[in-house]
Amino acid sequence: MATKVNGSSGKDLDGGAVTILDLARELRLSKTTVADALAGSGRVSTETRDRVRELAEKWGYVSNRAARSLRTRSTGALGLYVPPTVRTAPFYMEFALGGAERAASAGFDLTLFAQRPARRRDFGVDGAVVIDMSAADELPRQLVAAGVPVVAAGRILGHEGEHAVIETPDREMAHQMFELMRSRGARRIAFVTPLHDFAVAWAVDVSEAYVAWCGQADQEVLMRSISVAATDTELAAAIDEVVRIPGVDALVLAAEGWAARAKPMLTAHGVDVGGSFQLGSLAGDPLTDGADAAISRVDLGARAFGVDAFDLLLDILSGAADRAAVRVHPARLVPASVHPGAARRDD
Amino acid sequence: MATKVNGSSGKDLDGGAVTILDLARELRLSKTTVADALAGSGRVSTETRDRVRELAEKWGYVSNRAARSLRTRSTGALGLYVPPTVRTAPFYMEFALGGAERAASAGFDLTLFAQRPARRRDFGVDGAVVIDMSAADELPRQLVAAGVPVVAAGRILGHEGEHAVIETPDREMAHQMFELMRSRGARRIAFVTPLHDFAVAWAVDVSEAYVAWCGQADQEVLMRSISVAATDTELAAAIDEVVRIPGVDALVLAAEGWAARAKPMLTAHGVDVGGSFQLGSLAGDPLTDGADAAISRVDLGARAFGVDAFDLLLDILSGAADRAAVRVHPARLVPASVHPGAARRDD
DNA sequence: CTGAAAGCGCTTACAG
DNA sequence: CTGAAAGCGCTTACAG
Repeated sequence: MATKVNGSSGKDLDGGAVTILDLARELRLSKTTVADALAGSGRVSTETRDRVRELAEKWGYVSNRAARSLRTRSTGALGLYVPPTVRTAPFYMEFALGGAERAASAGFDLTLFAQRPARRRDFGVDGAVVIDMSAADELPRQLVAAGVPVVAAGRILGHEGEHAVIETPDREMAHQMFELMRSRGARRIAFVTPLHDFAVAWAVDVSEAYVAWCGQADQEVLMRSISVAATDTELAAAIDEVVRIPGVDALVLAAEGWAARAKPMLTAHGVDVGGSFQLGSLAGDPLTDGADAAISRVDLGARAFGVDAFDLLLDILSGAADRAAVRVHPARLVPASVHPGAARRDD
Repeated sequence: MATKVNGSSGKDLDGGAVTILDLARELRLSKTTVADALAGSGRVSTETRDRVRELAEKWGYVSNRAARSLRTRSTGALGLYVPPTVRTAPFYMEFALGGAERAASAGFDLTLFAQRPARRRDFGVDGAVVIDMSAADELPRQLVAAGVPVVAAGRILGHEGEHAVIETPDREMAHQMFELMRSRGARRIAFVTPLHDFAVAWAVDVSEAYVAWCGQADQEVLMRSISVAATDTELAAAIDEVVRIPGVDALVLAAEGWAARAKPMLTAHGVDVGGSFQLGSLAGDPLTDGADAAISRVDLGARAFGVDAFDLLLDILSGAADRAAVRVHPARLVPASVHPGAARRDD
């Protein structure tokens, strides 16, 4: 245990990092006093505090995370789990980054959980957010069992009340979309859902909202279900089917990016998208579906959603919110702009 | 320190998690023996090992991460830093998830570093990957100074040799793109780069490759630079300019997603994209530019790139690779399909 | 094959 | 205002 010297440099030449004990020895103070000076707990005289801080700065002292964590039983990290199937969608990226931002602003790191967590483990986080989890996924349960506070972004079907939840008003937004299209003249609205292999609360909600709206609008249910990770071929097949249904003059696609991908397919069928035919996305962020003004979309505000989810988690950690709190994250409907070209064609 | 009892349940009722000491007391063994049995170091008799493991399983013992980390000076986590400007691009999401996957398969968690790291800190990782860093960013330097092994995905201009590097063959791929277009009849190829505010090695490389190719192909340099986060308005302005240049019959856009967004803009100008006019992307992943077969693209294989980057980092940690190792991650050129529609129009 | 002990670097009662 | 000491839960020489 060589004394840290070599004055000016913060870099230690003997391999070990600078510790509180190193500072204490040099300043002829106790560990306690140095720790207090560093922590800023009022017990220490201003002069001592300044001496300690000066040397700490000079020697490049950084508090050892593991030691602190062992003592305080907190890790300084928050976890995020995104289900494997949808990982690559921009929506989740935005969400994750919003979350990372919020976590960082509170001094926490963000740990991305891997798809298949080891059997039993120390998660190494003070709390976790999970998003769009299927009821079958075991991770939320494991987290709760390990005593980790959990926020589910999108409730987990059949597990309500087991943890906190933050949700977008999915049924309401879907309803608004259908109403918008009808107000713009749509008579028969078809709907494509990822319920096929993505039966999470959001997908169930919007699908049920469609069926409910059909009942209320006295319209036949024209729903197709495809994989949330549908290839162009699969998507095109669904589009083909829809186009063949007589009288369909509007199509709402649930999942992110589907509308933008469907548009050229519709156009290839001679459909006048944005003109006599309306196209909508229920998860249309600015990057994908939003790039095309001919598409009406529900913007779920992915980034802000991530911020809000971690906000809730932080509130739970601070005691400001209940472990089973439920919050709503607002979404907004962005109607397609009725463009001149479309109008002209109607003339 | 209540003895852990209440038999069947792994959940402890007194708040503290099960520790090695709890197991040792129950089994009337020493901490050492229990630890060895758990770790599988050969010193322990099969019988003792089984007894220990059985109880550990039954009581739901999980090794305390902080304590282990404090002793072993390793954290079990790897870090990733993606610059704020480009965070939301699918490319980086894919990269991050490939990385998370590789890290997980080696038993490491993935920590996403926040944009603005605190002044001085314990990064809490055993190694880190940074991607497309500008030379001005301080994080890589801080990591290296803290003794954290670093892999730069895309070298950092002016900091070569300070850490390991993994790169795609950017100049080569750009060159191939221009050659492809010329072989398909292009006479004047314009180029749009994000050098404006994203002067990372990749952007510099492809831009220089364009200029070099122009020299060699005896073509005028027709280059525009816009923000890597260009809005549709900004992108449209650049497209307008390009379209006005006499004789331009091909356009290569460097950044991800630009080509897909540019296509409708070009079409609006009456340009026959995929027919008499060629369009290309130098960062065209399957999700964005790749969705349109009329776009030629360089697929950088983002996910595999992430895997390879963390692979290199793990090799460095295990001593299998040098701290200043340099590797290449392959990319591939995906030519636009010359579609029938285009041919027909030429008739 | 098993145990007693030290120590990783910190925080936190407890004293004075 | 400052100090001596215990202890978080683990790993790792060192003994026997």
